[in-house]
Amino acid sequence: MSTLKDVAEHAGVSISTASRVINGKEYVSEETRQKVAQAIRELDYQPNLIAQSLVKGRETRQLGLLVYDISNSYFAEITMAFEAIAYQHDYTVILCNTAEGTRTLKYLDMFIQRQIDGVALIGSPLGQEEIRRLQILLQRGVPVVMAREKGWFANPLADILGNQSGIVEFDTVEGCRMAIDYLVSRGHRRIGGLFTVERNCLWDDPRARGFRQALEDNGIEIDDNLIISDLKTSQAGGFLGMGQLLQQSRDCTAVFAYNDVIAIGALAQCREQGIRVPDDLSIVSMDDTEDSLYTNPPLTSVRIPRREQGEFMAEYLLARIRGKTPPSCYSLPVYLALRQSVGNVPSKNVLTKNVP
Amino acid sequence: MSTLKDVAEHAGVSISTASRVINGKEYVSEETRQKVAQAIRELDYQPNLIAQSLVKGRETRQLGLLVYDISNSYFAEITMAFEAIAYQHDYTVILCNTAEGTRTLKYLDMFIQRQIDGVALIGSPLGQEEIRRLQILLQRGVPVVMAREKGWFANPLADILGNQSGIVEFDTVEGCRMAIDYLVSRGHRRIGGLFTVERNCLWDDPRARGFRQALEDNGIEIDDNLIISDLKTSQAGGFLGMGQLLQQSRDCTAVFAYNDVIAIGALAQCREQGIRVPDDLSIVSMDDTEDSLYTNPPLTSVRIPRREQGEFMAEYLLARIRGKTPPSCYSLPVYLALRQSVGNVPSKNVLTKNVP
DNA sequence: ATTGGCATTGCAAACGTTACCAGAAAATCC
DNA sequence: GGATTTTCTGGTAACGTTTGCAATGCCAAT
Repeated sequence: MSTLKDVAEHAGVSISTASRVINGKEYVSEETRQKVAQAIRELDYQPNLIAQSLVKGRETRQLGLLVYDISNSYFAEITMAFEAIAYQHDYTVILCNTAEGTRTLKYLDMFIQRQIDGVALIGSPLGQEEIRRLQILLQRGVPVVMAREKGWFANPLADILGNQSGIVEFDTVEGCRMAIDYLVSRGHRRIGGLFTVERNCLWDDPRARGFRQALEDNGIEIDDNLIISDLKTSQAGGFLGMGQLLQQSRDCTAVFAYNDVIAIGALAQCREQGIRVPDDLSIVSMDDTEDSLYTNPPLTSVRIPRREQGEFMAEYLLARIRGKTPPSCYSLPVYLALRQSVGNVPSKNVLTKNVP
Repeated sequence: MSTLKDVAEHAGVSISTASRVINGKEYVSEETRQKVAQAIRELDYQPNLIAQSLVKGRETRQLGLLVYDISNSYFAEITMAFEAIAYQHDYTVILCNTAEGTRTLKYLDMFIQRQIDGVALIGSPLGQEEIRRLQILLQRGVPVVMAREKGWFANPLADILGNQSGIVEFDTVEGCRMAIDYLVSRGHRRIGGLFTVERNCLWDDPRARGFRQALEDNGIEIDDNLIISDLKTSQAGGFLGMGQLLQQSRDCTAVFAYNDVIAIGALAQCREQGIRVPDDLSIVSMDDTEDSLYTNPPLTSVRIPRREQGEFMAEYLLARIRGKTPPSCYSLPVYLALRQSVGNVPSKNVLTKNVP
């Protein structure tokens, strides 16, 4: 494992000169440049990035990515886009899956210790201590960027880190409005909701708030029986949630699902119970992952620009690292992808017929 | 941003002593230990891992993970399991998405430069140059582990790196046999195959070879019209592939899909054409991702132990790093998850009736 | 011939840490 | 009480780079 010293000796020059050749600096004669290049080739020399980082101060060319759950294709797509941009700029991504909760703090400490160049947060919940670590990072000049849904009622993070860190957001409330308005335009008024959020902070969640607000704006009052919360974010969660909804209330004609995985589970439950979608029941969802194109029927879903989100997050960090001042907030547009899971409200409610 | 020197000065001790406290070494009096601990707290000191790595030689506590496509939940689940084990042992994962091909080489160089402690490969194709880099890594004592499907006809990688590197594999050929045997047991004999592999090296692929061999062993001869290759690995690929198959041959009663995404696309095509699964046509698939439980109908699929695979890969690397000698090959069992996408062969073939 | 400027090179100090070695102080033994 | 061990502490050399500064040699201009 050869070092710069070996290269220098092999080429018969000093270490400094060899270093200059490697970094393509000026003031090296063509002749010695050749000699050194030769030595590098012969010795299979690769510079030691660890040593480089040490002497250059912070410049490890590493970005930390905290993501809630990579096995969820929603996060995976953001991650992939983020990584692609980092790669293009010769940066490396440290992947941190935070799902289990207590991991975030340890990861942030690790970022500090590793002298990381930038931090991106996607969907990882943050507590008091975590925020303190982020502040330390920011204070040291390490840029931080986070994915966010617009419309959080109270967002301690944004309040505290606000303008120091970058935000890439999309307007979830608006997305929900589109979905609900569409259902209403097809005649639905008894609309259920399947949420993964905890019951007691349900209305903090922008998707839930968007759901509620859009209903109210359409003059539809909220019926607690139509709202299912605390679901696990998985197809199984959606399956169980839909079952619960059908048990609590057989007269709803449409369902708003928190995201595509939930919707897929809900579809499976409908099939199980012989409920035809969209003839008997309509479903709208959020995320518009590729899966939603291939369900039966394909899902009408609010499209969230995941790839763009990942890309902007990486680009924000890289711009900040370069000393530029990118916009502190990117708002990305959402829209409703119309497919076959929504139909007109059935003339007579078919669900009730299934009641024993 | 405080250093060890700051801590030492603040505590009124030497750098060496401060270092000893941090690393929990013996021969430090309780009194000074307290003083240093105090200083660490007051200064928010975090050790610089870059400097530590430099002085300790290779010990960066970083693992490199080359993965073909994280947005595919198959890979994502392996990745997640790998990362979880790494986290438990205080190792960090550098995520590298190689899909686009030429990225692998650059990533391997980066691994060398970053003095990484171990490398894991999942599904990334390797060329001549890439193998050379892997050899350099192995020669430097950096362990390498790869996910593999048993049954590659010729595997240059295994031949070259063979016993130096670790392998975590499962018996795909056996999995295919299970799937085909099951179809045959339900009376099917005209069985189509949807493959993502290129036509001219189709039989190098273990899944294709398993398919073929199992058919032959059941005394069924291969019909080229029933074999679709060169599909894109996506639901769209499966959708198009199924369309092509139905066009080429209307008398097949069952289909073997390369993996779940392909199967999901195929299901969508069937729905499009009014073909009922499993009444008119049966489908078996491989991977058994969570999605396969929630399709309509749920897919019968060969279960591949993804989580275990990711975990064993990480554990192999960590064991090697610790100087132990773990088994050089882990063979994981596969089995067939029976669900509703397979039925008995229809008494009269319904597909033919659709021909104009 | 002397000077000034410029291209080219090497020396040595840093970056933040660990680890070896040598003292000093304290504790133990005969 | 002296010799020997044990516990504690500080100095210093590494690790592999980059970089500012000084030194060299060469050429043209005075």
